[in-house]
Amino acid sequence: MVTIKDIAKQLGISVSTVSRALNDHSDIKKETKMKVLETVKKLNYRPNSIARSLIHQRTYTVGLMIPDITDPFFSTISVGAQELLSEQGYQVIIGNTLRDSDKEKRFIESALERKMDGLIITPDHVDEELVDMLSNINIPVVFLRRRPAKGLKVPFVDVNHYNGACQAVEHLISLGHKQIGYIGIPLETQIAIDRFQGYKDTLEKHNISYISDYIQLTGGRTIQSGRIAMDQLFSQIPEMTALFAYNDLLAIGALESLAQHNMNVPEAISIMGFDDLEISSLYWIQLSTMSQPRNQMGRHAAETLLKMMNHSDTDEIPESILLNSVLVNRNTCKKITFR
Amino acid sequence: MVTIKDIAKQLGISVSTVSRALNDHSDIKKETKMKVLETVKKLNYRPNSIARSLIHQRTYTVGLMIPDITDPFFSTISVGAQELLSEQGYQVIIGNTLRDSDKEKRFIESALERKMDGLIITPDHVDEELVDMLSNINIPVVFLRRRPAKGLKVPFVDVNHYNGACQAVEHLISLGHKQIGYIGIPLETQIAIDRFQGYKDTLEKHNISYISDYIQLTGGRTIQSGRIAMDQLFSQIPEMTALFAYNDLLAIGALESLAQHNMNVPEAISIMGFDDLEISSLYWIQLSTMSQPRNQMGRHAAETLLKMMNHSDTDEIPESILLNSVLVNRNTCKKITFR
DNA sequence: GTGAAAGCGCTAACAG
DNA sequence: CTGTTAGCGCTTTCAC
Repeated sequence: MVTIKDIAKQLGISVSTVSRALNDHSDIKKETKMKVLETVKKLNYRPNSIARSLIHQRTYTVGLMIPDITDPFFSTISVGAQELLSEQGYQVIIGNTLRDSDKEKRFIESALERKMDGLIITPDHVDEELVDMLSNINIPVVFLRRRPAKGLKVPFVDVNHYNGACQAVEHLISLGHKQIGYIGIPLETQIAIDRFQGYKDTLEKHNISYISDYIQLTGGRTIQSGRIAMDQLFSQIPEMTALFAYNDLLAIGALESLAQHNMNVPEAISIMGFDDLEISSLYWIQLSTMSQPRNQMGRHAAETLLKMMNHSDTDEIPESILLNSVLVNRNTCKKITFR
Repeated sequence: MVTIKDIAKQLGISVSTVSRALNDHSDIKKETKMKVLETVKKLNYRPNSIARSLIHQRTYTVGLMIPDITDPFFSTISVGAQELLSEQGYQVIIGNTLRDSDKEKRFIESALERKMDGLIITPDHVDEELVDMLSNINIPVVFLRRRPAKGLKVPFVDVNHYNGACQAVEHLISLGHKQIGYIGIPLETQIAIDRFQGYKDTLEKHNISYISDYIQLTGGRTIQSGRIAMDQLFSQIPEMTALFAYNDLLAIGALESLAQHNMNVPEAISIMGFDDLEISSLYWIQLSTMSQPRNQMGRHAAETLLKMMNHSDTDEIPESILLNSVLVNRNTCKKITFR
């Protein structure tokens, strides 16, 4: 390996001079600097950032822990975060946890040993052990799309799921719909609760009676679950004129079920999804949905982390951020036509 | 920061003893080891892998450079590579280049400064500068989905695109088709050439005359390009009974065009794609296509790199690997019915 | 079994 | 302007 020492020897000068030349120090003769730079090229020298890190106690590395890099949702968030972070000279290390509790802990552990400067995480298992780890950490952490457990002084960045759901249902109501069904997942996560509550509250606000038969909570969050849920809902409530789905996957499953039953969308029934997946804009789908600002979410998380890393002296943590989702109106919603 | 020194001081022993205890050395009294481990817990000490790296000249870090992490194709490859590499204790650093020549070079540069142990790369711009960088590198490199420029002694891992295309067209021919169109991209990359050549050679092999009118090369590789290409092809060659598309995106665009013209698939025309994207299995699409073993590709690349990193003493490089794609038969191909 | 000391590649006082 | 030196946190000879 070519080191700073080799350059010094080659030129008959000291290592510190070389170091100064390399780091744009003021106290250096132009000529010496030129010579150093030349030799650097000639010997194909590259500074060893490991050694630098050891001295500066900064690695310019941040960890980004997400559940599934294969999910365009998270990969787009990552890109947003990376863009901003890499502009500031940070390397981003992605931890793909596959929602595995062990993998999550191992990643954080590894981040600590590798002395990363900060962490953006989307943990799926905020159990005692994790809370414990997190509270004994001496680097900044921001939660992404998750709420930190009480007691953890950690900022978070997410979409306002409640508002989004309200907006979606408002849209349906503004189109004249009153019999609005809901397909969702069990109320076990904050997101599930928020979106459902938005649905419920908006109905209430418009004095539309809330009927539990209109609600179908399924196990999974896949197209298939959506199809099965819609099959059921439809046979139980044929008078339903509109549907709000917890997410696009479920909405698309509903669309599939309706297609199989030869029900036209949006003529016979209107559908609203949530997420705006890439497939939702396909010719055959054209789903109206709530789009989440994924890239922005990543950027905001990065920005929050940067603030914390740059003011690690102060104890105060930045504000958490809730971004708004925006309604994307495609072809699955229509003004009600009375049958 | 808690260091090995703090532990030593706390226990009144020397740092080297602590080091030995931490690294499962033989020459250490069980009792001392216990005490050390206890103190480690108590002080919440974590070994500094930066310092370790500096000594061992190994970072247990490898770079994985890909064009677009947002593309499920590449993210799945990454997962395959990560799985294997992380089992062996390596951290994987993903470099998302967005097919930007500068970003590619900067990533490799950064990998070198951070003293990564190896590199798996999918460069989109193998220009002189990059070849130059690569030939002056002293760490193992493997090419993923790209062929190294001549002169670079670097192994590669890819799918056998030629064979895949042959298989796809064979399938169409076995169904009785003779008028088989092709929608593709300009023959500017090896992949484009391989797939097109497979199409052409297979027709020839079956004594089906090759008609250049049957071929539509489009600029982009998007659904939209596919739709436009099919619009054209269809108006020119109404007698065409089957189509092989360079990839699923183009095939889906063709499907869209056909749907708009009220042409039934597969009754009126059979379609074969290439890639097997997630959307290709959607209810409305059900595209027959060639599936590429993405995860495996990643694993093989990782394996090849591991071999090189573990035998960095020898100069010989491992064999390159060409994996086979497999035919996924869904609902867009049908035995020909004469019109 | 354990400690002292050198050194991985680099930076940053401190002298001169 | 430049050289000498200490030291970042750790491992590893070499003594004892």
